[in-house]
Amino acid sequence: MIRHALQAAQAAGDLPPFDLPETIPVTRSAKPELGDYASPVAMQLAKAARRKPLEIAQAIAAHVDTSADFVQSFEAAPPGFLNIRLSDAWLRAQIDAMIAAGDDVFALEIGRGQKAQVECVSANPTGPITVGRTRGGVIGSTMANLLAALGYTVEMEYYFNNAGRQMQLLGLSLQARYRQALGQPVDLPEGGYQGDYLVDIARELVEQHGDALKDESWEYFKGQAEAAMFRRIRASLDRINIHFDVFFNENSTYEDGSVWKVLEGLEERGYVYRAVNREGAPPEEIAKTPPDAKDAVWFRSTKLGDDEDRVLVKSNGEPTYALPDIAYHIHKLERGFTYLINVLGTDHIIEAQTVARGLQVLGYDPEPVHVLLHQFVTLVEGGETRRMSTRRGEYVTLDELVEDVGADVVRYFILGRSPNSHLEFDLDLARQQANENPVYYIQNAHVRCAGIFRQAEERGLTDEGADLSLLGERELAFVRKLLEMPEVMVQAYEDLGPHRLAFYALDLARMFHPMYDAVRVLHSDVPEDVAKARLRLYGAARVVFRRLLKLMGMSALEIM
RNA sequence: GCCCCUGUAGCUCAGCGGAUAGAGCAGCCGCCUUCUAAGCGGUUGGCCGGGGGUUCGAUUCCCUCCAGGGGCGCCA
Repeated sequence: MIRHALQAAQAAGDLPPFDLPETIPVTRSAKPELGDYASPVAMQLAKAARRKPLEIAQAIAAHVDTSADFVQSFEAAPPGFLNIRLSDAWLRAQIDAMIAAGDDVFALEIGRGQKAQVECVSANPTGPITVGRTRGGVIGSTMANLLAALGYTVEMEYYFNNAGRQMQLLGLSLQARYRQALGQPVDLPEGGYQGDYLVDIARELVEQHGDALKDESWEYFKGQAEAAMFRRIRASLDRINIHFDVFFNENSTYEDGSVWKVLEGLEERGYVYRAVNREGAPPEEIAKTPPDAKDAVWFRSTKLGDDEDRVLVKSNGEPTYALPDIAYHIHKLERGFTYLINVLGTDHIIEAQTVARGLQVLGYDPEPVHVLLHQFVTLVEGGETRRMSTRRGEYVTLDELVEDVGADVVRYFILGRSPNSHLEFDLDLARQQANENPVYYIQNAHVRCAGIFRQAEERGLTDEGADLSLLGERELAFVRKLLEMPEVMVQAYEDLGPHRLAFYALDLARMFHPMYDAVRVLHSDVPEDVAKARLRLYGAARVVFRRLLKLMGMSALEIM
């Protein structure tokens, strides 16, 4: 619209000729009384046009075509902004549109016909899900919900590894716990898993099998431990609405040989060498390596901007995580996903970079792979932080947290912070079921909408035949706020920031509650026609709150 | 050593290139006879960590310094 006006103004000689910018910036207006949208183009063009910004803005405003039904006004304002106001009639029409869309309100078409995948959590089954891993799961599942709302067909995937020393240790630890459960005086292996969950699993095994397993190998116990852990992990995640479609075992990249194909591919392209130490290793690093050390296989990632080369195959012949992870990502790309999100803690940043470089070398376009890194979580209680370690058995599990504060609170507290900020989970605040706690504030907005409809039904009031022109300025201001939601969704998608939904929800609730207080439906002074119009407005509010809560994986309660 | 994150109201945090920087909590003053007060109204409170730069314009981008937090294995 502005572009056309610029061209028209130039054609009419009101503006001198100059190149138009590729995109015309238009943003939400900072001050609602000035308009709904604003564009600062005129100020950017001042130099090229050699005119004062305000004059340019006025020239644009004079030539703009305001016949579109959604535009009320289009004005130039000092120092050079163009302010655009939406028409009331159009806003009112959106109320009906939102209600008609219902649970699909603000469904977008960005990802239509495309497959997306979100990988998150991906903890090996050596223990219960902890609060730290939960953050990735909440972020990932929210992004998955969002992608679905944008039209993508979405899969949630969990990548795990059930080989290696840690799993062996888990098997040995369960074996020891089983024998202890039989009354044998056995110690846990050195560095073994001390958590009580293995004691529970051991007891279950005794209940089912008695002492029949006393001579089984650690491999057998590893299998038992793995199966039991996955049952628990899935159940824990289910409680906070994190559901996986696929559990991908790293081992399958060995079974189909793709791990070795990756290595061959990298080698053919000259990115691999064998040596005891990486090239360019400093003397102190070389000094630390034992004299009898064998060669490892190195990835020459420095050729791609890395600051040191990375090990692909250890000197004992086993690959590190990098090779299977590259193979796994190739597998993902070949499954036809055009948009992939990999939710990782920041400690995995090197891993993500190595994978991206590996893909690049092998001729795959890493562009569809989006890495969403998040910082760590600490729990704060009574002003003190609680440190966690899975191996030492010191941690707060997701289950404990959910029992303590509830699933919705867990999700919202995690979502309410930008992924790349450290999250201090304040248990004292989370436990409060009061106004300080934003979760209840937001949910109460939905509850209140539901309450109005419940009461209206009892009194025989419906919104049938509502005349929305009876709504006032305050109500239309709220409609404007509702209509921001798709913009928030797109922004959350583009910058991988699901926290934007959480903040928007809180913002919307803060606008809702004062209105609820002032704009009554069932009140003796409210004429029936006004009541009908307002009831319909609350219908739209209910639909939007419900959609928001569902996107965040929270429950939309009818009654608190 | 290298890398990441964070310094915005007393506290917890939004805003991350645009018009006079926003919320909540805490503080103070009020509001329950009609949709649950888990609510509402009012009010106090900011050299946007310091210093340079880029820009018509910087809380927002770049550099640097200061202060906190966290990562960085031939573990995954």
